[in-house]
Amino acid sequence: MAPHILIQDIAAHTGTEVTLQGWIADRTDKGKLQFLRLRDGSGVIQAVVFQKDVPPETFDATRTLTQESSVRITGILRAEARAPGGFELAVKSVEVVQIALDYPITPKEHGVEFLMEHRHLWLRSPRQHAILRACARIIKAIRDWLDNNGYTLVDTPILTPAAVEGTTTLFETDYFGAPAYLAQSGQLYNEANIMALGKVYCFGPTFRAEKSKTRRHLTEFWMVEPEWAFGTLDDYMDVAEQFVSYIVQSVLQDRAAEMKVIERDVTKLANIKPPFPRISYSDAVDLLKQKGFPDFVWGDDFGAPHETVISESFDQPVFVHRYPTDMKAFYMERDASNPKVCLSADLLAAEGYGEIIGGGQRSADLEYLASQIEKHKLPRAAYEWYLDLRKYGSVPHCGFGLGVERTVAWICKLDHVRETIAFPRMLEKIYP
RNA sequence: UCCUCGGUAGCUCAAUUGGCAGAGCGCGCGGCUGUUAACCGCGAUGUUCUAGGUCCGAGUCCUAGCCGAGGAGCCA
Repeated sequence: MAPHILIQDIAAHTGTEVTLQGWIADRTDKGKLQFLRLRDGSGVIQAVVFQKDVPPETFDATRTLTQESSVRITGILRAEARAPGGFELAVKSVEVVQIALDYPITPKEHGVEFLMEHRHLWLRSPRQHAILRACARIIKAIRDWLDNNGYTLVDTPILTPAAVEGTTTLFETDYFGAPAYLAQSGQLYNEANIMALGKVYCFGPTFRAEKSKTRRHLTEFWMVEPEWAFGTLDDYMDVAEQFVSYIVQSVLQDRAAEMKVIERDVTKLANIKPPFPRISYSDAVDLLKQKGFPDFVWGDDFGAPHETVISESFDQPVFVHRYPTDMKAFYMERDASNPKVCLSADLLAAEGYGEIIGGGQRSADLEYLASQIEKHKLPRAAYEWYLDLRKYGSVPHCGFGLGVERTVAWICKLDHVRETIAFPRMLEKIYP
């Protein structure tokens, strides 16, 4: 009996008889010969069936195969220059597992609405397959870099009693009769964890109930948040640029084939190496005034067009640091030389993809944090444990959060984050 | 939440001034020994988003609603 192998391993089995199992991506009938394109998740191979080489019942059986029918095919693997990928399976026998009728996604064009309604099937398409493979590699790079650089994974709760930052809209759920909220960040818990472990990260789903309807927003997205004790703003930017560069280079090294499928021009990614340019918020405002936004006022937040102008001024991702204190979360440390700005920084991805990282140095000062909680009208009782961290061995510390889907969208140069995750959750969309 | 555009065959779209509902793909049947979104011939396929209205006549015009896309704000 022929061994069952994966398509990714065909090169090692050239000249031998093997069995492949998977789905029919496409079939072409030439009369006395047929071409099948078989995919099994690990790859795609062309199979060829000659009428003169197989029993009539086998030739008739392959004739019935429709797009996405599931099969086990046994044949001889051989190198074949005319076949896509350079290898071909000369079919000897076919076991039909199931005939698929009227598969909705044909090899022609489809609209976004139709594809999203059939997301559970769309995932089988080459482009979506490639994106998911790239995403998995990005996540592995994230974990590898942090694990190899002394960060301990400590995941933070998803069910939380109160808003972490008190700003964004949260999903409310019922927790034994009391309201609870789906986490929008693990950061405050990270700050507790670093006092035990020094350097930590959490990596999990994050939920925002904002009514955002853009190509950059999901209501459920994945975020990795490193945080460490005794870190400063400059330390954070040093770490983040190493981290992001490692992620990008890992994808270029291990997912070149996928980048080709999605037609990503990787030349710009190849240049992503430290150091990244760093520009203060105030200098960024001056830049905007020169580049088409003469009326931009210091203290305003950047919108999408502003971020695009700033990031397109550099060929690397760019840090914008020292934002106005009032614009950022209550826990950001003030700049000692100018308390109007805080020790925060966002990383704007190259090629106009916008913010992929937000972070900064956290205030270690108990009195200041207490006043900030009051100023932001947050319920002090919910933050007593957080304030404890400033009573018992408070230290300067920093951290950041990287949005996985936006990072994937940038690296893969996608039009919309909905293609970066298998089943995107968006404004008023939760099917399938 | 606001602004703009759209909804016609399974899919992608067309339909002139308001005048017989169309094409390509896919599907069915037939042909073809090297196809790469194959090609050639034949064939079937409609609640024109919904509910009202104007009109001899509405896919087309009017009113309301539903759904989708793009953008804004906010964010990762």
